[in-house]
Amino acid sequence: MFVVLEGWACRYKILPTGTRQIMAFLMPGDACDLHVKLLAEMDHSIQAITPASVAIVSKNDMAALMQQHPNIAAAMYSAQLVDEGVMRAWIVSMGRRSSTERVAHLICELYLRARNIGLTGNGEFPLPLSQLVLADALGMTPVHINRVLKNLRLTGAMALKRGGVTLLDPVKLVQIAGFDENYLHRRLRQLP
Amino acid sequence: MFVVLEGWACRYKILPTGTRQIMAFLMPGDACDLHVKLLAEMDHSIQAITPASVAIVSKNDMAALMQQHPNIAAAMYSAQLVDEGVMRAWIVSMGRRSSTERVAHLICELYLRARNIGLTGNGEFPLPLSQLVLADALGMTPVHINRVLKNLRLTGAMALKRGGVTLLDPVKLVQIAGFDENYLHRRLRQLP
DNA sequence: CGGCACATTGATACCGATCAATCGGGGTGG
DNA sequence: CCACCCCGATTGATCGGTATCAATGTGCCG
Repeated sequence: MFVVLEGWACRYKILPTGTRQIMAFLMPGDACDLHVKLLAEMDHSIQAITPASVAIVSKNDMAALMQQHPNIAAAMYSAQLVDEGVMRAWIVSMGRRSSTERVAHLICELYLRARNIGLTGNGEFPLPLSQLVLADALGMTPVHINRVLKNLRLTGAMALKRGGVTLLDPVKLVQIAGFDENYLHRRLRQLP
Repeated sequence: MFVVLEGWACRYKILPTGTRQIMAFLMPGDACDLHVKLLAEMDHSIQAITPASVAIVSKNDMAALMQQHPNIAAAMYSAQLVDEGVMRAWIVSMGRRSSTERVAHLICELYLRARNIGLTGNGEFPLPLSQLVLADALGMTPVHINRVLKNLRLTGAMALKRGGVTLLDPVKLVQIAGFDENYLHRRLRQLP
């Protein structure tokens, strides 16, 4: 089992046609269980997006850790729930949101996740994703994502530049996205 | 925690605009943990699609069961992995597959899942989903799904009628879908 | 027999893909 | 240190797949 300590990574799958779909972003603190031992074959791949440092925890250590520290086990379980919630939110986005809404929604999600791990500052946060990567995550074309980003910038909702995002008008962004933060709040409410 | 014994159900979310997106189908044998106790608020809903019978297992019983029978715990964990794999496959479908490919892929998935629980017979299986439900699961319009189904029927790949599907040419269907059954095989390979 | 939900088909509009070209910036080699 | 180069960003023109709107058909159930 791996835990991202620094940098960003993603889960993705390449289709026979050569197109890529990213299914999840991994930020510092996110665990990525490859389940290597359990599976006959992996159905997708994981890749670092930026230079990253990753901790490796053996299955035995993990089992021992979770048995001796029930609160760690609970935290892992809770993190699992959040990950599932994120996946469901992505399905909703891809199925029923317009391209602009999708972009706004993803930025909202990533902002909150970044905030949870203390990466945000004054309405902006580092986002080391190229437009090509964003396109592959949102199921659209690089050129089209470029136009959407331009619109969002002109609307005054958010501005994305190389390496970072600025939330110019968070309320407007949430409105555009139709963002419902329930599915991410879990982690916060778990903490106390 | 609930377990579907008979009939079909689905997880779904209604967006502010009124559109619905279905995120998962639950077939007999599938567990649906609502995590009600853990969550401050549910971020989606669950609904029966057909008349269904459902078993309810209390959290305590569940915990006891999993502690006393490690193989049951392992089975639950394995089922969990399959569910995640299915969600990832849905994300890939919505993001990078055409409407025809999406329909074909979903039918492949449902066929294999139905086969795993012994519901299939000679290239066909019961599918109690209206075209409206399929549309909400695949992120498309009822009228468009109708046209896609017509094409698939004319192509000789599959035929969907009220209540059931016939796989006319499974190989062709798998080709159209670009279906890679790895992510479902897990369950099969788990069984000794 | 009537009503209702779902299935089917046609005509048209629009969003996002595709093709193509240019721009810009940061790193590399000379 | 500078010129080159390459990848990512940007913009324009056009095409195509789905959505949308609208009407009709069909089977089931009361």
